[in-house]
Amino acid sequence: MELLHRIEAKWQKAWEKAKIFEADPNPNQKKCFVTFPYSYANGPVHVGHAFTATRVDAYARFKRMQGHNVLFPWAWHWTGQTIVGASERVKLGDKQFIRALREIDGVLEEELKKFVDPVYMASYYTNENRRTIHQAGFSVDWRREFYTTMPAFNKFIEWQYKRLREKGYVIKGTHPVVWCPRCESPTGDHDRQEGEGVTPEEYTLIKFRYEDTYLPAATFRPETIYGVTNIWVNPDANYVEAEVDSEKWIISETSSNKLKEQKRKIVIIRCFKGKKLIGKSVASPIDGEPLPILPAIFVNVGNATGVVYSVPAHAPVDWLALRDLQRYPAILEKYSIDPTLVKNIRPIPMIHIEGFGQFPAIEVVEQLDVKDQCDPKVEKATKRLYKKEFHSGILKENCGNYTGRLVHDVKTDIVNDFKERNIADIMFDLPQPVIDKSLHQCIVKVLEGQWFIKYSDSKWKRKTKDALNQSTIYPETAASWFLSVIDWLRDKPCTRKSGLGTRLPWNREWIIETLSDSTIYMAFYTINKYIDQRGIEPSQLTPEVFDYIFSGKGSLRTVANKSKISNQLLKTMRDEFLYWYPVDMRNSAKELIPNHLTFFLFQHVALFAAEHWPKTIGVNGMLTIEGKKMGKSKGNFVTLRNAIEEYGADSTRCALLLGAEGMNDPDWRSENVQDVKNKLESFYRLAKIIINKAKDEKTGQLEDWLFSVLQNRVKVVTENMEMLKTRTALENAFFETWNDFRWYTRRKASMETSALLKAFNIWIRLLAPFAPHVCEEIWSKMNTKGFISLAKWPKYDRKKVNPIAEENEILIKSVLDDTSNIIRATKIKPKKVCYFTAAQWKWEIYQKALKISIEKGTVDKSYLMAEIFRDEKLKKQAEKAAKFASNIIEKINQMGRTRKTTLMMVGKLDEAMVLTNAKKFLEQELNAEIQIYIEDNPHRYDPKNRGKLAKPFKPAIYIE
RNA sequence: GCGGGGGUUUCCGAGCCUGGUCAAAGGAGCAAGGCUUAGGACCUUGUCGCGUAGGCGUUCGUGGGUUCAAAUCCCACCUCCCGCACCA
Repeated sequence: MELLHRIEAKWQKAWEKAKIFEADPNPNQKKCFVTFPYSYANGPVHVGHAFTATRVDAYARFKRMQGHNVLFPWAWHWTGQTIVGASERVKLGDKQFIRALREIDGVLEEELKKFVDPVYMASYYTNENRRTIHQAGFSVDWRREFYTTMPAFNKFIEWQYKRLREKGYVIKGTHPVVWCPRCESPTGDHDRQEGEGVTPEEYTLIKFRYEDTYLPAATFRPETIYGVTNIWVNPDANYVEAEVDSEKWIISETSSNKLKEQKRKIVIIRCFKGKKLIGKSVASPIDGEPLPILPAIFVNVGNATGVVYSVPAHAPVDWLALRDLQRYPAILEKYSIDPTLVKNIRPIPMIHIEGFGQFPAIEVVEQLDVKDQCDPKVEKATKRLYKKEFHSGILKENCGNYTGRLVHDVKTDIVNDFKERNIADIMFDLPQPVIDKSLHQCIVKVLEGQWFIKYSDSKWKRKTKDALNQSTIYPETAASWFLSVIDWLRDKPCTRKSGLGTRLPWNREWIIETLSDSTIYMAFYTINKYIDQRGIEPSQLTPEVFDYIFSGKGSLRTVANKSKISNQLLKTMRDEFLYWYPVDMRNSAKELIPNHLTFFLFQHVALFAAEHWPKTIGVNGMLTIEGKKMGKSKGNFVTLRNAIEEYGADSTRCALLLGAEGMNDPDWRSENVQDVKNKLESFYRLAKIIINKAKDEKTGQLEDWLFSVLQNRVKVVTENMEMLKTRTALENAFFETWNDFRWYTRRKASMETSALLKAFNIWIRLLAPFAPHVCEEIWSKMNTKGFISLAKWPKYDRKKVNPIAEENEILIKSVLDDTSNIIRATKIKPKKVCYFTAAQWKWEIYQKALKISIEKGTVDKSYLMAEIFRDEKLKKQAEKAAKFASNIIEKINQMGRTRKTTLMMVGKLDEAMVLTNAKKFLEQELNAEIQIYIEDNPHRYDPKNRGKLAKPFKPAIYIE
């Protein structure tokens, strides 16, 4: 343990001293700008952050070694309510919370006292976390560090919002929220006792004229108005006649209270029971036809207006309620309604769906055997039918302008048209009750004066899709997620009244909210170094300055004069921005796709030229701890600091990266991390042996093999790193390559060759992005110059690829495998093992078969035989040839194309020689005498006549 | 409900897009042997079943289908996880 920690501290210091991660523009070098979403300064960075950040760092280091000028900056997010809330909990003495701070975060008592100041708390964690990030070995250029409530950053955000507003992307509007009328505040998901996940739903109200008033019937399915037969109200509930804005409505009493919070002016005229309405009739807004108002107990006045219209052909509950009245006319007598009126009501079909007749609602009711309107099965019936009708229903010929269209296409059109014609309105309500933590019933309130980012803007969406298309997304499957988020996104409230952050420049009572002030800050990294070093005052950072730097607007001289920033400095900042931008790679966990990452795209599209839009976005899964979701309150939380202290930075980094890639969720298991640590330590020991013992200069086939397979490792690691497949890359760089080294030393029976050291020089560089400290330490012992962090990334060298050498080793491995398989099956203790390699004529047939198979896809026997007969020599032994041919055809046909081509390229292997060269090795492995013959050697030792079984790449074996 | 990602051999986890080299990489665990004879060190071998000759049989959520050939392609179903807004 001590060892790895010592090494890590040593190299972290050395890197810092040499400033090797400080990146400045260099026009002669290709740049690579990588970023990680800054973390909130409300707690310690944990291993989940570290997973994402390690991916970024490994990529940064990889690119740096490839010769790119890599910038990896870091910053801290202070914005928002969270830190303030945390600080308040300390102030209030929240025991559980404070305990977590002490025990998990390791905050000392004297510090804890100062946490009553949120700013102190944020700076505490910023300082702590900065140290941790250093200890993780992330290759960060710290000169560009900032936090989001810094005055200079405030200026940047002010510029951003000013410009967004000018472009029409920031608008003032109203917004429905779940609201507690007693607390007079929005009730977020976390503040709820009941109703988690419930959000306001928008109902369409269809207004039916009744005398000089309207009955606004609430529905989610306004298209069904073409099938309306009557109106339902609850006879026993309370209704009111009220003046709503400039109209008179009849609605439930509860809904009149709700509407007051939805920007409506309500004046109650009179109250009455629902039964007063029963038997009256309203006029259909479509054709003015009279429709009776009938009683239905399923009508819930707690829901929307408490008035619904009836579509018995398509709504099971409507059909059931109607059927109930038809079956039990006694109910009607109470309201003195003529039963024949109800008897005569016929459902009106208006939606066609495949597999159903005229009256789908009736069919569904019968299928499910729903008893009456109070049967719980009503819900199931409704859901089933609604889903079908919504997705595949087509409006019939009685649906006016909308005839022939799909329900799910036509819905919004209908609502808009009806609103325009003043026959529809809207109302918000909660589909399920929401109770807050203080046990108050919540309602929907439409907030006014809120500022929104207009992510609903269709032109903006389209442009953002362009940005998505011109960028690369890893893994590819995430792209479709982005696409659906872009489509789905609506206007986003971007301001709050409380918390830390930047004030809205034109309306200073509002603070720009967290997800809205962190969309383009990567641009700020490019210039912050100068603001810091050259002492630029925040007041000098006028919008014109940012315009000049980021968009090249205005003349240098004017902007410089006005801001009192020197021409030269301003120009340098502009150049630095132009050098680093766009962001080449931004990586985050997948949970940020539906918000941050998509906002990041939107905002770049809005504020930057297309050449500055993000190049690559990487996404990864979310870390779990020992199989469970990470959470401080659950005590299931591992800070990065603790992980590093226990296992070391390199082990932590490697264990994280080996956990998963793509969108899979990695799991942090202490057992695994410990294991990786052990592996790294033995890697270090192995390295020392290789370095110290290298002397034997002789090389041969085996060395050719080693360098040949290493080329493949280089290729695979490089390709996977390019695609951010960090797990595959590390797995190859570490384990697979290690296995190559094992085979080599086993075959060679020695670790003392200089070829091994030469090969190791490649290996260590492949591993450096992942375990930089250990690699740096080993590198320094290797008679090399400079840091491995800056060493050249190994290059795939085609010339070193040697298929014959590789095939030789495959032969030896497979001969060894076959032999031990026989030994296992027969339980012989071998004294003597004889190998018989295939005769020349077999090779000739084999080659012919291969060739045909490559050319035609498959070989068949007759074709192959025809080829064989063309050859005089083979013709003479046609019988043997035919037998052999049928023997190999199946196997060859089963081979993949690449394998076939490789074998073709390799041609005839001198197997006898290969085996003879490896004789000593085989003898040692099998602990037996080895003899090698060509199968037709008349002097061979072959008592059971096995020799004739020999095939190319598969010598025959005799064991005794 | 909408959207996204999964279900592989004891476990973790590749492979699936581009069907054959797949009884299926790699790691872990377990077992045996070696080395050392102290080690959470190292090296070999085995780890679905059967097998006295390198083989055979049965596997990749379930059920169908396409194909000479399917973990991989198509259809249906079952099932698990994640996100859904003003909250970071």
